Amino acid sequence: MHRIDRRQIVNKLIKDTVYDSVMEILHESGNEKLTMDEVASKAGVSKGTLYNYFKNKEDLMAFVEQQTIDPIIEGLGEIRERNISASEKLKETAKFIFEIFKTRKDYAKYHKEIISYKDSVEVSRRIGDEHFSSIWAQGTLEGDFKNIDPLVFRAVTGGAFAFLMDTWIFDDEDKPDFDKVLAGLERFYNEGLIDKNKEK
Amino acid sequence: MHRIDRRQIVNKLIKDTVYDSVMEILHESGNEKLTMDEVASKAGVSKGTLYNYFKNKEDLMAFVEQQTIDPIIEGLGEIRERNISASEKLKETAKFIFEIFKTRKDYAKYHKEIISYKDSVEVSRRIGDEHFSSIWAQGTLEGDFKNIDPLVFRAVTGGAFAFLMDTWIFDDEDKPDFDKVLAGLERFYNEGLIDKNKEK
Amino acid sequence: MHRIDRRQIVNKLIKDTVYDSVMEILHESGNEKLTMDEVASKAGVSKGTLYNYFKNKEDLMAFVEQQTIDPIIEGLGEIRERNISASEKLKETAKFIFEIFKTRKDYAKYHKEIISYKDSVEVSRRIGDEHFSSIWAQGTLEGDFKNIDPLVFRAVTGGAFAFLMDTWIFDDEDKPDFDKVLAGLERFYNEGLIDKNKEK
Amino acid sequence: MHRIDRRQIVNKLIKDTVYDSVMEILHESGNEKLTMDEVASKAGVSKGTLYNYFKNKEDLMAFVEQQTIDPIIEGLGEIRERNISASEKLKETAKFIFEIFKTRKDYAKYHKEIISYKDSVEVSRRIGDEHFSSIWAQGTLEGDFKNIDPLVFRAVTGGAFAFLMDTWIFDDEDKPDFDKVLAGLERFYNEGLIDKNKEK
DNA sequence: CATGAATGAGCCTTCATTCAT
DNA sequence: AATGAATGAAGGCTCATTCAT
Repeated sequence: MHRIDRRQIVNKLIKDTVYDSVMEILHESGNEKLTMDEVASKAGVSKGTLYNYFKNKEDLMAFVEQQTIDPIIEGLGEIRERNISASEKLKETAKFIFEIFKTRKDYAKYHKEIISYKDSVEVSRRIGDEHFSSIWAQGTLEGDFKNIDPLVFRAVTGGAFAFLMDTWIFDDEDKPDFDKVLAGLERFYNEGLIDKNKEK
Repeated sequence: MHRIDRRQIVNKLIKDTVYDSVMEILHESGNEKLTMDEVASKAGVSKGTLYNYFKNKEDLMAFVEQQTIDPIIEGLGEIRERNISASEKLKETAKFIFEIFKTRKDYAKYHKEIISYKDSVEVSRRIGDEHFSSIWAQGTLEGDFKNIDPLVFRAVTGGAFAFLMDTWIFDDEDKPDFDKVLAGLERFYNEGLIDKNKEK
Repeated sequence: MHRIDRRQIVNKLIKDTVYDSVMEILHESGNEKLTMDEVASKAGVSKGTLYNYFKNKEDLMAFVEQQTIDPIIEGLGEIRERNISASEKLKETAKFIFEIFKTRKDYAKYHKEIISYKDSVEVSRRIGDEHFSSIWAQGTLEGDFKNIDPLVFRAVTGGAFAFLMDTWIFDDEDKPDFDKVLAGLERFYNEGLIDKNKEK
Repeated sequence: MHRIDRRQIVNKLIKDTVYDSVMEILHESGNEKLTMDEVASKAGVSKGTLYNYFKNKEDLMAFVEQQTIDPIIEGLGEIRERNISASEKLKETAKFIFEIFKTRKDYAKYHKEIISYKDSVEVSRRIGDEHFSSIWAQGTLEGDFKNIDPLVFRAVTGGAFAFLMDTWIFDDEDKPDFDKVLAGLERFYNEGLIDKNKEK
């Protein structure tokens, strides 16, 4: 018992340190300096030790990725469980994502830099598919949403959020006005884009 | 005259062959097998010849990327120049992008597989910023659009399109129903998401 | 303690082996065969190991050069510190250089073969400038030398020594008669070249 | 007849151009940019043409070297043929070498940069051995010189000259005072280095 | 003879992974 | 379990030389 507990604690300690080290390296030197040597050195352990805790580099990076997206998945799950309407959940989602951005911009940025586009799409799916699908279902069922194709819903909500995140992540100079964008999105969801009066 | 023509033809021929070879390698073995040796071998030329046509690997990859996105930039530019309303341009844009997807799905897919997420964002910007900015300006000026924040506009149009593309690109099994999605988007742009009657 | 000692010993052992390997290669095949592959193979280690001990080829060659000239610099320094007259130091210098030549001819030869003429001049400077400058100052101050321009002094001493070394290094067949040359130099320094009686 | 003449003229023209091109490249970019490509491009001919006139790179460089040292050999030969005493020839030699330095410093410098130390020694021999040997013989025979070992003579004359050249060649900042050095050398040859009065 | 595209051997360097201690 | 030296496959790039046109 005692031994196993101790071992687990050390295991977690080391893995956390590795996570921090990877992030630090990415912050300081970028993707191409992310070698096992560098990680071991930053983490203050030997390369051999690294290989005792991770099968190989791929395994290590998978851990780092998981560690990065877990809190996001968790946060979104918490929103889904609230007892509020679908449109309110959508608004809360936007706020949460923007909040994540504020507090973890560095992480998000370097995470985006390390993963390939393809992997990133996959991660987006893992993070968002269930969430937006659930909100769409609730909104459609409760009549909160107009009758909308789920893919289109996913695209103009999750896809738009992703775009905004990317814009902010890679535009270091701009301090985004989250409230203004949030209000703009809300208005868009309420009224659409096209002005019918003019159209006529 | 004759000599220069001939040289230009050979130059184009080789560069095209290289382009195809790159795509083929990505298709068969993925990004990590994309070495200069492999490209040369696939293209049926020596490595030295490769370096006669491209300064280095980065240069070669830049060519491949340019080759991939050029027709898109061109097509969008052509749409912008048409004498139609902003909302029609938006619809045409969606159709064009979906069309590109249909005819060049393989290319698009491999392109997404080559580049990092960060580079991909940059490419999206190069492709889309001017285009959507121009449509937003026209729609706003002509009163075709409701008063909408340009960033929100960019996100719910370009961002949504990108999301749809990614969905289709990485979902090999699905035969997407473009018309249905197009109709869904149109309706969304016309009416928004939230059902006011219910809201009240 | 024990570990560090051991590591330092291994480090020295490997570097010495590398040094010997470089010399051997130069001896057998000349400068143009001096590749990292060849050095590693000759030293009985992998190329990777080579790069664990030397940052790059330049670093390795700098080590070899240093290793070659260090004993010379040291020996000359020891001569400068002796409590003898400048002209005796000059004689001791000649003897020391000839001695070095005798015991390390191979090393000197390969060193000359590695470096470019320009680098060689630089090395000569590093080795000799301080030494001959110091002797000149002492001899001039103590009245041991006639009033002589320091550059001329440097040329007819250090320059002449260098010439002799080169002659012997690249003349494999000749067994030089050091004592005779030493006596000749001494006489030259004492009496000059031109016979005044005849001149008249 | 006519054809052969023409061919020889073209041959000389091209070879001269190649010589100039090599010197220009060395002046602009140094040794490591001295590729056959670069030479061909500078000379305004194709690489293939280069190989029509020179068997290979080694052959080309041998030509360049010869071209560089020929005028020196010729100049020294002219001095040897003059009807003057050995000590006067020695002085004339120093003046001639210094003169060469003045007018061809750039050439000398880059020549020193391209050749290896070993080759440089060989060139020095080709240039100087016969010359100094002849002067030594004359001086010894005519009683102009004291009884001096020929190798020592060679070292304190030719070796010293070489040292002075190198000093000036690689010290760009200094404007050498040739006359002062010449006077210093002359005095040295006349009186030697060691002050006997002091010695006693 | 001139051209210059094609060649490919060969070089330096990196880095994930292994394993003896 | 920890260490870190050793490994060697693999990659990008250069450049002297050849040869078809």
